[in-house]
Amino acid sequence: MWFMWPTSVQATMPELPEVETIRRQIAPRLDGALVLEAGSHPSAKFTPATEATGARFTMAGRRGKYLLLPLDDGRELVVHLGMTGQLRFRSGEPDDSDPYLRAWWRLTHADGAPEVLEFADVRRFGRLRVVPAGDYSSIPTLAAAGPEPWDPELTPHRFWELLGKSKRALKTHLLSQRPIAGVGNIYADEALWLSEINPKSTRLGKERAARLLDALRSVLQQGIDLGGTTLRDYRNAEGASGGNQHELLAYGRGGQPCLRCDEPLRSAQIDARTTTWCPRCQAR
DNA sequence: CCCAACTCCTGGGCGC
DNA sequence: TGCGCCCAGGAGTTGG
Repeated sequence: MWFMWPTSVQATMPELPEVETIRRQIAPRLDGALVLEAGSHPSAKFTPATEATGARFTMAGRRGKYLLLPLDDGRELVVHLGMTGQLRFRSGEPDDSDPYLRAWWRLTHADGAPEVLEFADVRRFGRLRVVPAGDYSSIPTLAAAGPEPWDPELTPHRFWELLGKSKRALKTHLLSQRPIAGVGNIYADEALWLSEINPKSTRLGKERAARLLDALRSVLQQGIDLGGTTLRDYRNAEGASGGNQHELLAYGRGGQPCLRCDEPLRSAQIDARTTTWCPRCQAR
């Protein structure tokens, strides 16, 4: 294969485009399915899976990086994929041979077809929770998440206001999910590069905030259109890789020339996360 | 309320 | 070849 994986990259964290890709795939198949039985790994991160037993799934939603799987009894199964979480359907029995299977739900559809929804997660950074529908008070990051990127109320001015509330580095602020929901390390670096904004900035003017919002929407939309970014672990609900890894302009390119100005891109840790940017185009 | 530091996990890259 | 060190990362938790 001609594509060289950045050696520093260990895994792909599912961000908004990856989660949205999975949501679109599982939603029609899950809608109306009755949970006959469920099981999980003993960790408290996964045991809530069994609380869905006896309920029927309705149409899957998403908020940021969280999958929202509403049940027909006024509750909701919230799924976070963490770093390596994968959802998939299987006919027949749960796959006992997979050591990384963390939860499963045996389903039956209105037409009587049996099926299993499986949640596999090598590193166990994912987690599951059953909550009263729409009540995210027990999931603080979700409860405090900023607007969805395409929320019509997220105007450039509103985004500028949301950014203004922190004096932390912009990169850290974006990853907190509070100014906008669903952005992780990859799409943050891509959007900052695209909008030519330094990741360590602490205050943005209105014009740069507007540019950053445009860039975020652009990179997230491209990610969705290409079915997500697969560096190693990410697979969609059908087991397929995404295509956005071939389009990355900044993430994972530390030391390589900037595609705008040829200056070598810099990499450094910001808030314990690798960040790559162009010291010339993205100067402070 | 806010934030920094710590924690959770494991495969695989790498040095020796 | 094989062993063992250590990194990557989102978000929950804890403590200030």
